[in-house]
Amino acid sequence: MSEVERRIYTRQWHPGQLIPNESDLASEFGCARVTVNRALRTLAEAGLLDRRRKAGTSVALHPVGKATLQIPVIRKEIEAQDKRYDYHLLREENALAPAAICHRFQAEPNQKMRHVISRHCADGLPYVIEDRWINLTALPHLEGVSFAAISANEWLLQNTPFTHGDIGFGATNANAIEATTLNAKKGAALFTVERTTWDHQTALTSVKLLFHPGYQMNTKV
Amino acid sequence: MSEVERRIYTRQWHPGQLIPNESDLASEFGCARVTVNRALRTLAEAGLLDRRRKAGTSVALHPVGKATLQIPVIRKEIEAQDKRYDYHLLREENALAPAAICHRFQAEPNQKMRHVISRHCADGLPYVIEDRWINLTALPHLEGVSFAAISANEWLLQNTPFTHGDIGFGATNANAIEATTLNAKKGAALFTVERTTWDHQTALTSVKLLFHPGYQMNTKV
DNA sequence: TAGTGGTCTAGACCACAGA
DNA sequence: CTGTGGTCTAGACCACTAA
Repeated sequence: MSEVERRIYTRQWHPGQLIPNESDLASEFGCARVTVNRALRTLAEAGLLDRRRKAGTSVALHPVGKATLQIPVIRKEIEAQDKRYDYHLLREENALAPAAICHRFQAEPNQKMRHVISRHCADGLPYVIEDRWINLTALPHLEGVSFAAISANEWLLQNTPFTHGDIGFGATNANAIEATTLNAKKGAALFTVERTTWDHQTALTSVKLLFHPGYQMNTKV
Repeated sequence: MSEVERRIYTRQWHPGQLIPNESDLASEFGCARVTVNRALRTLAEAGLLDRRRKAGTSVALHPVGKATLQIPVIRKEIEAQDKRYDYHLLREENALAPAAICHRFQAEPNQKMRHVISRHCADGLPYVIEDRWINLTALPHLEGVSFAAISANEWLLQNTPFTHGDIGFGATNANAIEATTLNAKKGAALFTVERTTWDHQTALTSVKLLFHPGYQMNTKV
């Protein structure tokens, strides 16, 4: 059924062009409309088509604008490279969150939160710093939990249901502490991931990952 | 039909647990098996379920491991922020590609390629450097094309069909030239995107984007 | 309001991978 | 071999939205 895909790819149908409706395609291909629907829906999810009721289906103007990428458990990511995984808890405290964090959580200032800083290593080399704030108002049962043995990253993924998350990718120059922790030079460019996880309207946790210099995150389209 | 989702979310079904097969769920919910199939397939695509023939369907161990992110035309991205878009071609030449590029293209050394360096600005401020190599063997009609007026980024997306791409995200310290071009300090941490696009087995083009300091790429899960 | 995609049904056969 | 998901059909009704 990917004859449609071939037509898009060979530019038999051009970007922006309206293609026949589902019923016509179904009779052309001699199959049920549901089948056409499923094929076109798949292509639309892949970003190759734009579909709107009444207006019809057209070839996307900017073919492929999507990539799906993995947000793995860090331990798994390291072990997938056949490297030894080590985890070090660097700091763990209940504290009043700074204004910036409260703002990101869309919460009142001076919330009591759990602040956990840790480091993950691959074959003994620093891999990433995990700097996390956890909303104790939303997750009160976490007040006494220690992340000395298992990383907050992994514990939360396994035990805390969430509905959605925001992710931001960027770069930052390592400050003195970060440089020391990652065994890098001060000022080195670090790839960063900031992620806030939500349960409906409530922010659960926000994490900043600072990767070692040279780290690259790969994906495919 | 997202009763299933609710059960996963409330941990009524635990991560790793096998859930009933499609026929049983269909009779439980009083709907057709195809309907159950579609619902479960959607959840599996979202990463909440693992499905295998004969083995059955189970709740994913690491709920949500995927994010879809946009790879936009840079002009669109800037205009979406209500900022003025400017494009400057900095350098354009046909040259023998360095070994590293040929290797990334999985091509013989010393291929003749088109090398284009340009800068995109938002409201007059440098936004990103686009450093691109184009495989003239695969796209010979491009030999005479100039990207003085339209960016290679946009021209290629609109005119060159491709089947897939590799993407890598990382960070790098700005060298002297990059710093000048981006109006940044030397050594500043730059967020980078490297992308190679393919037509089946043939690499078409490879681009390195160097974003201005402070740039963040956002997405949701 | 009319045309489009969105979704559902009941039943069927197929392809694959565990046991 | 057998149970599971994968896919298909023919027909129906619904929901949205552009005209």
